Amino acid sequence: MKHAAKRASYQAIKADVLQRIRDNIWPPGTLLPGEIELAEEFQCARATVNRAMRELADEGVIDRKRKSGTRVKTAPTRQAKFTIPLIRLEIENAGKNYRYAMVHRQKQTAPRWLCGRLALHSAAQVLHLQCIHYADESPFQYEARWINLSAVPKAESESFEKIGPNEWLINHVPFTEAELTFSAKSATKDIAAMMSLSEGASLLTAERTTWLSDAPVTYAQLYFHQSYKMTTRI
Amino acid sequence: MKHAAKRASYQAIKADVLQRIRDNIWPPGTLLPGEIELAEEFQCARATVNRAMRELADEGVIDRKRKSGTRVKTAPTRQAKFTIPLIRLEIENAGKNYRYAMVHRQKQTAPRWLCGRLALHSAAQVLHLQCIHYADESPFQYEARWINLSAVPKAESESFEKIGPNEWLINHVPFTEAELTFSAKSATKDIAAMMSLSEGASLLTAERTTWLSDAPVTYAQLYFHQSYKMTTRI
DNA sequence: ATAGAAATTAAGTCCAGACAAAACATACGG
DNA sequence: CCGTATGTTTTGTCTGGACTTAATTTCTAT
Repeated sequence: MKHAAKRASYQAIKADVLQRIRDNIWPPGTLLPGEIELAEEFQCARATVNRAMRELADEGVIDRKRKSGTRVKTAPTRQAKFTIPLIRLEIENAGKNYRYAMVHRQKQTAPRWLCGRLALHSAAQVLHLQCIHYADESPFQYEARWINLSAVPKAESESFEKIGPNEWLINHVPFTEAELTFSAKSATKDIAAMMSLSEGASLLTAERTTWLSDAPVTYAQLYFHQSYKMTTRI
Repeated sequence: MKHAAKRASYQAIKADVLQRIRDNIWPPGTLLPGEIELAEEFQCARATVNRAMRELADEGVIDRKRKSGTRVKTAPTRQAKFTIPLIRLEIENAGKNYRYAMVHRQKQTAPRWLCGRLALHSAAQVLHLQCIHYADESPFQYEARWINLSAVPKAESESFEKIGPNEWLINHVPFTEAELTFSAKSATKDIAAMMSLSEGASLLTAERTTWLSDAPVTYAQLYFHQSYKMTTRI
C-alpha cells in the first residue's frame, strides 16, 4: 500500500530505512524485508538496496547475516569517530602560532616496562624523547616518546630539534596498526613545571603504541593542556 | 610489466593498493592511476576498483576528486573509532556486577547555562538527575543529566529508580544527532565524596548533548572513575 | 531419535555497460 | 581582459543479471 518513491538513490534508501527505524515502524529486533523485496518497493536494483543496507550495517544500525536476513540492532552501538590530526595542524587550524621545543633526547636501553609493552628483548635500544608543543607560546601538549631503534634505525640520525617525533614518524615510517588509549592523569611535578600548571592538575592523556606489521615502532604519552577538549559529532 | 593477480576481489585490490602506499611505491601526494587503468591491471570491472578505492577514501588513506583523480593523502588523517556502549554492558562485559543508584531527581526550570547550551527558552522545564553506576560495589561512573521535558514529556512519569536515564533514553527516545566531548576534570568535593575518591582526583569526563531532528533532547556529564581508560585499535 | 547430506535462502560479490555530476580546460564573444 | 559557454576527464551512481558463500532447514539413512 506504500507509494514508494521512484528511482531512489542508495542514500535516499538509507535515509528512508533509518527514518522507519527512528519512527519505530521497525522497532529494534525487527526482521527487515529482504533485499529483493526492498528493491521492488524502492523501484531500484538489488545492488542499490544492498549498498544502502551495507552502509547502515557498517554504521552499526542494523545487523546482517546470510540466510537469516537483516535485523534492527537492539543495542545500537553508536560509534564516535575521532580524527587524530597532527598537533601542529590542530594548533594552526585554531589560528594560533605553533612552536615546538625538544627538552630531552637520549639513546638508552629500553626500560623494563617498555619491553613488556612493546614486546622488546631486554637489551633493546630505544630513543627516548621529551618535547613540548606550544600554541601561541603557551604549552599545549607535552610528549614523552620512545622509539624502537631496531625498527626505525634512521631515527638515531635525526636530531628532532626542528621537527617533532610524531610528525617525523608520520612522514618517515608508515604503520599498520596502532593502539590508542585515553585517560585522565594528574600532572606530576615535572610535567606541571614544563606545562606551566599547578601540580595535580587534571590532564587528558593519550597513550599510543604503533606497530609496522608486528614490529613495534614506538610508544608515546601525550599530555594535553587542561583546557583541551576532544569533540566529535555523531 | 606487472603481472597482475587475476580476478582480484575488491579486498585484494584494497590490500594491494595499501601495500604500495606503505612500500612507498606511491608516496604521499602521488596521483594514482585512474579507475579504468587499475581495472585493466587487476583484470576486473571498474565497479570493483571503485569499491576498493571508495573504501580506502572512507578510511582516510586517499583523497578522491572528480576530474582531478585520486591522490595518496599527504597527512593521513587516521581516525579512531570508539564504540560507546551502555555503561551497564561495559561493566557486565568486564565480568563485574552492575548496580545503579539514583541520588537526585528534580523537575526544575532550566538553568541559564543549560538554556544556552540546548537553545531552550528561559522558562523551559527540565528533569535533572544525578546517579551513580557501580561495578562490583565500587563507584564507576557518576552521571549528571538534564532532560528537556518538552522534547521528552514521558520522562516525567519515569522514576529512574530502577533504570538509568541513559539506558532509558536509548530505549525510548531515538536521536538523530549527538555531540560528544571528552576532557579531564578534577573531582569536586561533591563528586569525590560520591565516587569515594579524594578531592581533585583526575577524572575522564564525557559531555554529551543529543538532538532529535533539531529538538534538544538531553545534556549529560559523565564522570568516569580514575582507573577508566578508553582504548581503541586503528 | 540422530547425525550427516542435500536443498534452500538471503546476503556478498562481481560484471559490463550506462549515464550523472563535478571540476577543470578551452574557446569565444563582448 | 573577462565572463560565459562548451568540451573533457574522472569519479559517482545505477542497472539487471549472474555467481558465490554462509547459515539454516529439510531430508535421509542409520
